[in-house]
Amino acid sequence: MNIGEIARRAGVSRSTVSYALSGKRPVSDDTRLKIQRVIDELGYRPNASARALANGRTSTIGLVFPPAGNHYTGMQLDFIGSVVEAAAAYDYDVLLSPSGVDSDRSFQRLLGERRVDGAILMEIRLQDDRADHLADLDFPSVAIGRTAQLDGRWWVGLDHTALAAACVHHLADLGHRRVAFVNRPEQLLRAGYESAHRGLDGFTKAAAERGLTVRTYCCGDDAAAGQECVERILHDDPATTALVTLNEAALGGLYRGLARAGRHVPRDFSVTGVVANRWAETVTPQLTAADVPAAEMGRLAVELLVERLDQPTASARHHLLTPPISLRGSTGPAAAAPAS
Amino acid sequence: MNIGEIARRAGVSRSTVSYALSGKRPVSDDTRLKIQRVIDELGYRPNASARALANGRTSTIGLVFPPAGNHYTGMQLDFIGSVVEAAAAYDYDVLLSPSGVDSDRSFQRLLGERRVDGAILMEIRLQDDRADHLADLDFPSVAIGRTAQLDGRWWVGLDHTALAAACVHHLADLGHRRVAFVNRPEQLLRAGYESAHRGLDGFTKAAAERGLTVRTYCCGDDAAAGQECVERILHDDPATTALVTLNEAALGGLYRGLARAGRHVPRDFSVTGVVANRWAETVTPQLTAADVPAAEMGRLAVELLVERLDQPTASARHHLLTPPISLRGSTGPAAAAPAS
DNA sequence: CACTTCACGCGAACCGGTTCGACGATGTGT
DNA sequence: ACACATCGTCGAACCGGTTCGCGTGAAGTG
Repeated sequence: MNIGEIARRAGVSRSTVSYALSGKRPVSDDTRLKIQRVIDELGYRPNASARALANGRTSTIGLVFPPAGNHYTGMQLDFIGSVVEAAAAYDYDVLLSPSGVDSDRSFQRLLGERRVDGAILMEIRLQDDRADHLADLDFPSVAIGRTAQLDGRWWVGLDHTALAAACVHHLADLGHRRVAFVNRPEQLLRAGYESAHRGLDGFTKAAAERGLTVRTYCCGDDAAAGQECVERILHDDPATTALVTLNEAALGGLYRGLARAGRHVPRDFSVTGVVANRWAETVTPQLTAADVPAAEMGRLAVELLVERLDQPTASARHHLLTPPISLRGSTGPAAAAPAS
Repeated sequence: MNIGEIARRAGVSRSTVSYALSGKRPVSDDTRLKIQRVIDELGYRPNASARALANGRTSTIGLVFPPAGNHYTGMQLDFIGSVVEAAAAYDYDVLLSPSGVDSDRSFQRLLGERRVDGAILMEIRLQDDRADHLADLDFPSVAIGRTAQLDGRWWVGLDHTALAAACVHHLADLGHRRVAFVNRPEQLLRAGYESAHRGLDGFTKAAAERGLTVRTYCCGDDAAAGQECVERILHDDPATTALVTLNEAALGGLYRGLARAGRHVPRDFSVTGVVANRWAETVTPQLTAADVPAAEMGRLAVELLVERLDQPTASARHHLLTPPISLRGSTGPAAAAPAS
């Protein structure tokens, strides 16, 4: 059931079948119908590899996502789902690539072996060799996040600086004076993860602006680490009355730590941060947070990539998102007189 | 930088380069080295499409996963991650396929266009047309879950019947007599989702065995639905003292509903179920549950599929997993005298 | 020294599509 | 009536690998 077989049964040449399918040259209604009938009858579908080989396009985009060791967070899942869905709408498949331990190997698979037409890079770092490498090769790609070097880059990002700052202002407006920041794991911060860095920056600057006393922490991506982190925070400064977090996976642990320490949220202690809304709504009280629009980001990333693939000469575009803070139940006015 | 270019620069024929790379025929050390040097110098990698076309294998496996409308759960994420990782270890890429609204279209892409060598099917139903279809075609695939029809099928599954029963026995042993079951959404149950059905069966039978009074509920895959479900449960039978759930995404909402109703977990009310451990540990108190070994299942599924691809004549194999219940803090002895 | 054996390398065919140039059968203008 | 453009179709070349059959020179054997 290859194109030759169809041609034979329809009594035409292989090229005619090809043109009938692609429409790149006129074919008489008569023969087109004849061909179509044979195709329907045999359930023929053109072989993707052969097509890719012939016209140089695989109709596949690569999604380079973080290694598993680094636990996945909920927003990543939403993101992957929306990328797959958006890609399907443009007739692209999605190939997952773990940028794992030897990231080079899978990277080479994608690019060197021409498995994909373009790529979406997750978990961007400020200095990101993958992104730099792709830019050098002029390989069509869209980054999720902003590298330090932005010229000519295509990306979809969240304004973590502004979001963290917004959280700070929200807390300061409520009268909080001593606030902690719970970041992603130290290892990621050191590796230069964009969200961790910009979030920290935004937090620090806004806190300085508002004259707050702050401490910043790194926290593992799981509940146990979150709980332990709260213990550290309250040990270091028992007068702390609020925290801001970027760490979705630790959220449940943060709440547990506060409960264990006898702090009631939001009466004695306020919690806010940047978290996908599905997870913000899971905890009790629901988290007042800037909702990460993961699904929208996935969709936008695909749209940018498709645009770039369609017109390779187009100049770089990007989307910087700054979702508003959704008020839920986890923040409240600072307690009048916290325990010394 | 195709194989012809390499051959030319190395002063040999294309076939010799091919054999040097594949090792399927002997090549003298001398020429092998010469070829290798050219390859390293040019950073040559064979084109995946051409290779796939020539030898009929794409080195890609398809992962057919549920549509986004149906919210993703945490275990799905762990699962996807481990599949990608395991596949990489066997030199396979993973192509995501949404079995979405018109599941046929993407399905046709995978199979009809020969984009993948084999497939892993998530979210299996008892009567699953996708699985039946693949079996009819004798297309290499591994299902995550057991269809009703098992002859000759390859699958990796969780023994939801036994797990739900184990939860019931655990609660009965603690003295609970009135227990509720919180299932996946009604729509999924009606669609015939395997886990929802077998879990319900196991729960019902074990409860009958132990002479418990039970009610069963379907619950949407989000926190709000969980909260509302608890309200229904306590309204229908205020004397209920425990629940068993398969619904990971609703877990946070279930806890919230109980807290709102003034039931303290585990003092007044016990909660248990079948949930990935990462999520069981997120709630407070941590959930006593049968931990879904999502990562292990992903790995096993890939191993089975690779085995099947390597020896197409091998007879069907499967893995049925029954993880033990991990005791955490969410279950306790039934209260002596619940409010009437 | 003639004769088999073997290791090594080459050329050609093939996988299943796409695309280009050409060509015969029409239709149009004069 | 003729030249000429147009439409529809065909054959052949090409994409970049893999694989089969064969030829050749060197080594092994009697």
